[in-house]
Amino acid sequence: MTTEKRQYSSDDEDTPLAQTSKRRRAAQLEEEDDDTGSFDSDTVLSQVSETLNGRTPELEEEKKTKIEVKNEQTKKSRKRQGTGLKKVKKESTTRKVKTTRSKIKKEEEEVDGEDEEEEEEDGGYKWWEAEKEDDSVKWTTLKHNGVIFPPPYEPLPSHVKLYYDKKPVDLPVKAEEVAGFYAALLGSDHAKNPVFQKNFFNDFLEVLRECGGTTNNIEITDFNKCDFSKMFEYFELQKEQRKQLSSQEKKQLRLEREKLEEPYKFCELDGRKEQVGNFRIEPPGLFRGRGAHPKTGKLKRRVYPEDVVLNLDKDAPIPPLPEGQKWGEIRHDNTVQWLAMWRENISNSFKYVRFAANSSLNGQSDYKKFEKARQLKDHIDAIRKDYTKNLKSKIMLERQKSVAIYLIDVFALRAGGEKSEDEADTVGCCSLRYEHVTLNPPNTVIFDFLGKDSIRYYQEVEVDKQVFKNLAIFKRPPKQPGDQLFDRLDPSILNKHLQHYMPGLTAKVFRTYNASKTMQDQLDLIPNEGTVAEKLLKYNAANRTVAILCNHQRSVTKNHAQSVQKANDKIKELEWQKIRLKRAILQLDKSQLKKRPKYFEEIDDLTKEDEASIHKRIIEREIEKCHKKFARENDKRKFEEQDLLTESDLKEWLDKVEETRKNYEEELETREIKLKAANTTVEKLDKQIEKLDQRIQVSAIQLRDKEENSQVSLGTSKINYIDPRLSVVFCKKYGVPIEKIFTKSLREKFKWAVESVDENWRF
DNA sequence: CTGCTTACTTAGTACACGCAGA
DNA sequence: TCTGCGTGTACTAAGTAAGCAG
Repeated sequence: MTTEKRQYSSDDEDTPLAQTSKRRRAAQLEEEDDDTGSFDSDTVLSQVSETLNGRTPELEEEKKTKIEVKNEQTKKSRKRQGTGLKKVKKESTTRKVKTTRSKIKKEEEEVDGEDEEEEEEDGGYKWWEAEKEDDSVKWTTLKHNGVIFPPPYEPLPSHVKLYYDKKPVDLPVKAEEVAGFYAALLGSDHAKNPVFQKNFFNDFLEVLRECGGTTNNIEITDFNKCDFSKMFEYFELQKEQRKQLSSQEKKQLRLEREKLEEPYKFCELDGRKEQVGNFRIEPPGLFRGRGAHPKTGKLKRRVYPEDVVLNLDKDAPIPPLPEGQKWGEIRHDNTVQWLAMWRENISNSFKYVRFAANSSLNGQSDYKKFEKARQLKDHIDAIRKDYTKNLKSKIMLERQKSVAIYLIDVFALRAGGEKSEDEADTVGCCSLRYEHVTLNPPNTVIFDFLGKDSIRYYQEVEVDKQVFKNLAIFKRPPKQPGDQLFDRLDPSILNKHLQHYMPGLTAKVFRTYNASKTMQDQLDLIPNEGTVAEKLLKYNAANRTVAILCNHQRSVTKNHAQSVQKANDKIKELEWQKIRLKRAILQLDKSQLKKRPKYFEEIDDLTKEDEASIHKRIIEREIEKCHKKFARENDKRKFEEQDLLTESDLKEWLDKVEETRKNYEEELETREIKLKAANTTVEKLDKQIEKLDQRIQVSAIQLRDKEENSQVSLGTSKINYIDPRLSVVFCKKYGVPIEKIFTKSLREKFKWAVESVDENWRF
């Protein structure tokens, strides 16, 4: 089930250097390298090039690299972005006129609709056609019904207990709840993780202590003496029982739940109905940190109304609470987009209840994000030119900035902010350390580090020669494993630098820009031909390039291998059928072999063993089918009170299969095909073969797609990085229904794109 | 500046649900 | 009609970045 996708640090003892010692080291480096604030690049370069290339006179080397840098840079980005530079149309000026007009129309509609109840479910508010001014104020009125709290804990029946040292333990309810959190996870990877166990156990004991220990005088001190399996089994049983409910009962439960949730699902923003995203307060449980998170397994405590801050307008009614409970705080902050928040106890940060993805405010943010990325188009050349030039700056800081921007631009690395000791040790660009980058002359770099979510980033790539040299400089002694590569840099320095090129430009914009740009370029390569399915496949391939660029991974599903095997078997079987038909043709007409020798070449492709195993598989499947059919048929007959099929009926079917088996066996020896249809002709067989060929093709493509997608997650880039207008335009232009690309919720999230774009739009 | 707080965006996973194929 | 499995959605962790106080 699990893959090696997420990498834990292989050695628990190998903790990163303490922050302080890192800083000390950085300071030390500074003195040695750069006490005057600049350094002599020639000296540095000559040292490096000595180690790398041998001797080359300095000046010439400089010039040469300059040119190489340029070439390398353009080549690199072309390679990634598909084809080169397509000119991008300026946005048309008609837009403003159009929007003003529809704004007026909109206002009229609103007046009309005022006492008409709410308009259709979608509300029909097209913010993208309205003028928006100041965006620090997000709303003028905001009303909502608060949040749903998780149901209170229901104690276990008295026969379900934790066992300690083989003895049943009577736990206070609160402690039992915590024990249950762990018990529920018994089969999972978390439960096997020692850090998880330790953190859970500590918190469990603390809760136990708080409520006075066990009630039957058992002192719990050793995790390994705890046996949660009875609790686990009980949860499994409950799950099973829930599954067993009749569809009627399930429906009933669902309806009840929906009725309860209804008031929380929507809120009223500036008089319009909008959906709320996560209106449920997160239930208590054990923190499931990703990767080697030091706090994984800790108790995530229950949130009560008094922990929750509500945000609504001043006139909004305050959502009622049961007797004796009250909200932590009521706020009226219209510069933010959250409805409620609370502080979480694991890392002491905030959790927010926010609008749903399809809300107008989120839509506007999305729109702005992509427009900002599009704006980068106008600056990217200058930025690239600059960082290429500054790779040779005399100032260390400048070199680091240049290399960092290069990496962010070319390899779509994240900014990489500093992380504290009590988080998983993951890095991005600015936080890369010595050991994450391996240099192989002349200019190959191996990146190997854990990024966001502890997803491994592993790439062997060729980089610009000067980038390579600089990386070598950044790794020079006394730096050693554990030290920051970019010791003068952090995301805020980088972002401040980027703002000079374009207001609002930050490191993350490059990911959006390069993702969407790549998608545009890839889509441009797709010919407008073939079936919808074929076009879809190509769209997904384009999507995949982007996902790979962004290193979006997913774990391989537990039955992936099996399902690939199945698909392979299916293809083999189809091929066997094809060969068999070809043999049959030759049986009918030997002269065909001479007429089209190529066509018949493949008839010897299958080895006897292969063929035999295909036979075996088919026969096994047939036998199974017989049994299943028999059982099913009899169930039905029993129900209808008819005579049951007898064993001899079953035998009859099985005999038929047996006959086929014998035929196959004979075929294997004699290569004589016994076909069912007696009056077949070469033409008919040819037709069948053609059909088979098509099926094989389709299956093969699907299989390849499946394999290529098995570790790549397309969703993340589709949702966050690829300008949705690209997909909309693709659909319009290529006659692909949008439903094939955007699920219902994505269509709603990207409504602004779906409804506003014409087919000439370009990123 | 630096470090901390706050807000918002991006991310993979778990699991329910629905649909295709037997 | 049932089942298996793949997809879609809910969930929440883990990033980025802005802003502010000291």
